[in-house]
Amino acid sequence: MPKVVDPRIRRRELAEAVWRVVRRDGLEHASVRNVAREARLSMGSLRHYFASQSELMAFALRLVIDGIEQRIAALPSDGDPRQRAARVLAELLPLDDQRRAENEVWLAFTARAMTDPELRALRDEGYDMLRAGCRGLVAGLIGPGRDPEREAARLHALLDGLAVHAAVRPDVDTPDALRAVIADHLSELRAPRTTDAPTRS
Amino acid sequence: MPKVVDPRIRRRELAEAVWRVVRRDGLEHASVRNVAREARLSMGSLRHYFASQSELMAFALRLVIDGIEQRIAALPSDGDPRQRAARVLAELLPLDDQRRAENEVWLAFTARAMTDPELRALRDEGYDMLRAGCRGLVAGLIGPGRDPEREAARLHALLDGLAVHAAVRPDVDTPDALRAVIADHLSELRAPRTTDAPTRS
DNA sequence: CCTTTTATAGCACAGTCGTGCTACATTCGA
DNA sequence: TCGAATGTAGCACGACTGTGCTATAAAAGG
Repeated sequence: MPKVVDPRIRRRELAEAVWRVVRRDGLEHASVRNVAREARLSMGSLRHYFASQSELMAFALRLVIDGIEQRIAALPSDGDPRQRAARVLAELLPLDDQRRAENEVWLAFTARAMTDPELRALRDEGYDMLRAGCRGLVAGLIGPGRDPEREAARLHALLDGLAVHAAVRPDVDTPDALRAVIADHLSELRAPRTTDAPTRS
Repeated sequence: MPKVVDPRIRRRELAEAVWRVVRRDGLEHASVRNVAREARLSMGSLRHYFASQSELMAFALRLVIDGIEQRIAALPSDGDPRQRAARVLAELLPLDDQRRAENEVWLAFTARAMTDPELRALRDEGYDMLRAGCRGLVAGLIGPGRDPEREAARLHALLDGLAVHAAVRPDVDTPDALRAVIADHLSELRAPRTTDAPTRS
């Protein structure tokens, strides 16, 4: 007695089952069997929607990327670049449960992509998207004398570092702490570049 | 015909075999069989040195942490905090092959530690060590009006973010790019805090 | 020289894995 | 109404896994 359901919904349900297993047990336990059990489906049924495990994994990661992209795109883009930057970054940092989950799944897949070519392509896509976003934010913010590309790299690294820290030590790097660090950084970007008094020995 | 070797050397060799397998094939392929083969030993022989796989993994991670700690401790600590900071951070960033390797292994284990309590303890140790180090560096550098704890968190996040980026996109985030970003950041830390002209709507 | 310890090797067991395959029920199109 | 398509389930195969166990050879200690 198969229930009739839009296959897109089933595929999303299975991707969400992947996310839950990855968060709870780790990516190494996200086997076809475990994911099917998590989604309350049989293995055979899962394989009706995904021909292989790697296809399932790629889809699960794809949904994460698309979700983030859409949430950013849906943000109101009023004129003030300062406020827009604050909003975008707040959307990117793992400040609430949903984004904490997204972030942890993303980190797990990022690590695996180091040795998995298929996932690497997706990871690079997300990475480039984020870098481009940082470039856009920085362009509207930086003070005189600052190198836009370098500041984009710095903001991007800060963002990813904070995301890792939020996942690793949520008790130390709390949402408020993340917000404070990012706010400071944005303020600073508006100041002119502080040229160095080089201490050479 | 067992060769006679200091067991400590064998254990280190096995740990290094773990590192190589992790970098080449991923942590999920670091099985006792694969690691034993990489070290040109039999499974039985490996298990003579490590009673279980988790013991082997914990040891492999422990060696990474100890290595980093020792290299930092061995740094000359001359008086100038600016130069010391530059040296410490250059030692921490994945700027050469050895540190690239260390970094990739560290990232793989960091990801797994999200769901493995034994590895988590080690990871947290490394994390706290790094945060404490950032606190020390920041203390000798920051300009007036800056919150030391927040700047330590910022430097730490920047450092970890750059490390991730160096692993993910070595072609974009090259050693020179990492150095430039860190140098900029250190210069900026010496400037007084730029108070915000808040744009409230 | 003989015994004990250490280092090495290899096998066997039980479990999990991905995937190919078959079977069956439901829904749909003609 | 009746085939075709679709959704669901489950089994079987071969491969890989961690670990317990035994065997053997070399070294160490008396």
